[in-house]
Amino acid sequence: MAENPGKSAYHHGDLATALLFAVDEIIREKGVGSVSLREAARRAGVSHSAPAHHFGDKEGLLAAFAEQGFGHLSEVMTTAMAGAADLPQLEQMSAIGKAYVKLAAEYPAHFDVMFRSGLDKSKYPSLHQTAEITFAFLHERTSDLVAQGVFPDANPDDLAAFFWSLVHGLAVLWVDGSLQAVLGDRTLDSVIEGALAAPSLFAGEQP
Amino acid sequence: MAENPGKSAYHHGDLATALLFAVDEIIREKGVGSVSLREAARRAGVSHSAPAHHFGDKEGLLAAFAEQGFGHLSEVMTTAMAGAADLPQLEQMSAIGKAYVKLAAEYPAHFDVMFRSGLDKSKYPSLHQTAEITFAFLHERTSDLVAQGVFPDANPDDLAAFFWSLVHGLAVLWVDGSLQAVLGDRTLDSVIEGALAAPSLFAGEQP
DNA sequence: GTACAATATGGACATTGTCAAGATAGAATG
DNA sequence: CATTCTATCTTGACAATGTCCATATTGTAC
Repeated sequence: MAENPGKSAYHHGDLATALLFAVDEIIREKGVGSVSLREAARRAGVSHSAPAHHFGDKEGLLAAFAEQGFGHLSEVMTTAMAGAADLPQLEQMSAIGKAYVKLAAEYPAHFDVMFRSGLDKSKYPSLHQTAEITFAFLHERTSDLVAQGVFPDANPDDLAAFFWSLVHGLAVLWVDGSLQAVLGDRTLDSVIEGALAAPSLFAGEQP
Repeated sequence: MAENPGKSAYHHGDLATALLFAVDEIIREKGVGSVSLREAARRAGVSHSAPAHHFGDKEGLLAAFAEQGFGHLSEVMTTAMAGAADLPQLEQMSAIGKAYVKLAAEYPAHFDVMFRSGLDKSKYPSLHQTAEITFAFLHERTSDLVAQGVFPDANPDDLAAFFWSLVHGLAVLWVDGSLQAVLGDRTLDSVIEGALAAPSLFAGEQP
């Protein structure tokens, strides 16, 4: 490769990484449907069947890409929680939710493959586990809300389903462009704030 | 065709419908990634390039399939609202939300193509319009909640984003299997009820 | 009945995923 | 250093697909 003069031309050096980068490029340019092993190989400057040695087949490449995405997601949520450690519990949750939606908006390619590609996680143990860790993090946070008395009478599972669905729905509808179509020109921040604040409207209602 | 003795063999009679049905079959059997014009044509008993005359290209076929799905969605939400006309406003919303999630669970093939196929709606005016009608319905319902004094101080847009995201998130995470992975073996009904009831937990909180 | 539009066929071509066989480089071992 | 082993990459092949084109058949309007 021209950009890697120290290495030999035959062995790429870090083809796996280069292919994952190419996948990101392709999706951002032409959508997830246009991802192909051959195009990724082309962009990485290797032959059409080189990717097979690293990822098996096309689905394997996408699985690796998705796993990368779940790693990112876990990271940003953990960071967000740490950054809001001094705030009230509910605002910590809000910070985590914002991080979730913002990751989707910043890495739409990863988010698409993670949740919109019909990937069968059970076929990829490593991906499955990474995703589970991500999901478990959210579940633990809502369980904390109950355990620490913020919602003493709530079912932790229901709370997890509620919070996760809300945040995930915001993310996918935003990435899809559907929210913009209905709400007009609003910033993502403004939409997140508004939606996450909505439950407090119920403070005036009778349960 | 053998199953349509009255019609000529050359002209199918209702190929468009048959192709849409085939798409549904294929997605349920092998996932949205396995949809192909040729396979759909095969199932409809026509030549490989017959579908082009009805839908242009593959994307056009999926666009028509998605439009069918948005039609269904509008239908079930309208029906749900009518069926809950006598109940309090909030329970009407809940009924609409349930209909939304249940449609996704019952027609996962349509739901996938509607929201998980990366279809560019702006390229298909008819699809675009049908989707807009569906989304506008939800927006109007949340606006009603504000106008009729259920949440007098709320921003209707924020409320729409909140409700739609919650319901849509439930739908996609359920269809994806992610919710089941975290919550274990719960029925869809139970999960919906729990998640939709969660906002009332905030009744005890200070806004 | 004739002309025209809609519908369907068959062939062709480029692209893709995948497989098998072989080539090249790096690392380990002597 | 020479040898062997393994990981990495290339080349060639094949079937399947999307799409275009020319052609054939049917339904319809006049």
